[in-house]
Amino acid sequence: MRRQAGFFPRVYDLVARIPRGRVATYGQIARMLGAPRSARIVGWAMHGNPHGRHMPCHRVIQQGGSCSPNYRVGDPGAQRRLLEREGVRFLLDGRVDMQAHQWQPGPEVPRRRRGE
DNA sequence: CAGCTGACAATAA
DNA sequence: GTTATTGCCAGCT
Repeated sequence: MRRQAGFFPRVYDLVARIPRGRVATYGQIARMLGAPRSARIVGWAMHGNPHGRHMPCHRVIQQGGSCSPNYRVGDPGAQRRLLEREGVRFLLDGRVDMQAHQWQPGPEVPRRRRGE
């Protein structure tokens, strides 16, 4: 069905829905789209994001909580500053506190955990 | 025109 | 338990 709509548009739409002060992982987004194996495509969508600043790609991070190593946006650490500026807490490990900031899809979609 | 690479994650061994 | 490979869509060479 919506798979015809293309994968990127869906990624952009979902990422754009990430609330301020919250973060999501590539795998999480891919999983929401019904493609748990397309995590790379999510990242690739960011690489070619035609939306630019309207695309909070800085809110999209690795599953471990670290920022994308290849995140090129001018100067290193920019992503971290953007997140901190939104109220995201960073651990001393240089990772985002996923437990506290990993984005969860509204209360309407409680859990998409496999097998439940 | 066709093939390879690419901001990751999950499954298999 | 860890390490290696596969899967995916689109853009670029």
